[in-house]
Amino acid sequence: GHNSEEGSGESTLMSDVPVSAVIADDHALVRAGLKEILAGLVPPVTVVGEAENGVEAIALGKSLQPGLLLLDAGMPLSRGMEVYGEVRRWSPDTRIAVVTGFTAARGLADWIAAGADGVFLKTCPPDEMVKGFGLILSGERYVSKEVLRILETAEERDTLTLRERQVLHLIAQGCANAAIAERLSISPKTVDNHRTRMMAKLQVHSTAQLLALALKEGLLDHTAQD
Amino acid sequence: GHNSEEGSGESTLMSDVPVSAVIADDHALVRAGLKEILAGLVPPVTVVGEAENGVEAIALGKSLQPGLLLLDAGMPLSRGMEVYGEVRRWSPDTRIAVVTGFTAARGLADWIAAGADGVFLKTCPPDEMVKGFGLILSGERYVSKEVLRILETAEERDTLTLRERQVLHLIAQGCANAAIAERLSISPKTVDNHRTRMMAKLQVHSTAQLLALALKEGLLDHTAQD
DNA sequence: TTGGCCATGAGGAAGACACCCTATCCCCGC
DNA sequence: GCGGGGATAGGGTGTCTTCCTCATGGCCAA
Repeated sequence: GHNSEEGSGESTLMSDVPVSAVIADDHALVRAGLKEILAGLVPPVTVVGEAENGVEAIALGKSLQPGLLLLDAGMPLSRGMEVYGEVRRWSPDTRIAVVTGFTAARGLADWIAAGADGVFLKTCPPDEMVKGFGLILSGERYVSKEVLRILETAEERDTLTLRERQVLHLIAQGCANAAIAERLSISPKTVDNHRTRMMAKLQVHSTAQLLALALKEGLLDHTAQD
Repeated sequence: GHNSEEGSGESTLMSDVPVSAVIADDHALVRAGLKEILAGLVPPVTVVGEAENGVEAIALGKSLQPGLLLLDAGMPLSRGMEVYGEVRRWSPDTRIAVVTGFTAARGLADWIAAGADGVFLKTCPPDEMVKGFGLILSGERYVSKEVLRILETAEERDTLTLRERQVLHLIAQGCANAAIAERLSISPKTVDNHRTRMMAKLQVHSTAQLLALALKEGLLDHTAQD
């Protein structure tokens, strides 16, 4: 990231004044769990807002400018990445920890590359979360052990290009080649070529396998619910 | 359900002795949230075990015979329904509340039809969960308002037969007709017929659309994670 | 500037799929 | 017993995919 040369010596927040936090997750249950975990932090943390969807999360991030944002990667209305970008833009001092249920290596790597201050899985033990949040608030970045394990053991699968991902999206929405071609204003034959290359990269041999893998690997924004 | 004529006058547990509970969910965060909610119940509830996957959940259900089981519908290793069936079989007095993230009407209806004592969404407000769990422990069944709303507003789509769902599952796993035929020990032509009938019922016209709809509607156990 | 990668486009062959039909068997309810 | 529905299976046809090859143009980096 490139966001550490802002003020003079303010660095990051590690004083004893209560830190404000916003929790963004569509599941009330998860928000309750996160509140529990925040309660265990040594520098007191006050939950000043909760968001049930991406739009709310962006609004709260802008208006409340919290010291900490706990962000679910898979929320309705606005994807986690969008929320992340918006909050980073409008509240650059907010520390952002991503808490996700998706274990796909690519998605996790994307979060780290985007500069998230913390990346956790929902399966993460509460102890580790407490420790991780503490480190994040003291200015460090923390990636949970399980996430690191996933990234290490992840086989290096060929990365899809932008256009290929767009095609994949439309395939997942049930579009045939002709329909995809129309939407993207290209020739059906080009769509076919993108398909072929994707399948070669991902080592599958049918639309069904392609979608199955895409879903398993979280290659697309399968909102799934809502 | 047909499990109320067992003992003599024991009916269900609504005394003041602590009720034992098992929480089954693969996300530590959700388990923490559920514990928080159980802490708010008036008849004290003691969490005697936690399961991270379906196999553990079945084992704990059998060995601990808890008064209450909070069951996540979407766990790895063993699907919620399997866990439900096993626990019902081996610990018939356990009250079982299903807590799910899937909002598909069919899946929710399946839980009610299976005889779950409670059905909740993970988006359910904690207050309602406290109320609901209390009612369940006092012998009643409780289906959360949001679930009822979903079921009411659900359009009546043609129901898939058992065999059709099995085929759908294998399609979603990327199997071609021939592979599906082999797995189910039937002719590829029969598989083709099942496909055709499914697509007619669901009013789609391609494998991609079929999968897209199946995923959106939660017609299959798309574990999605892990 | 040359090479690589991406996006674009096309031709053609082989196979899988979508969809029409008929037909048998079994089981269940009326 | 008779009808209905589900599961089984096959014929046939047309469309869509899958995969091969080839070719062009843009962009970026060595």
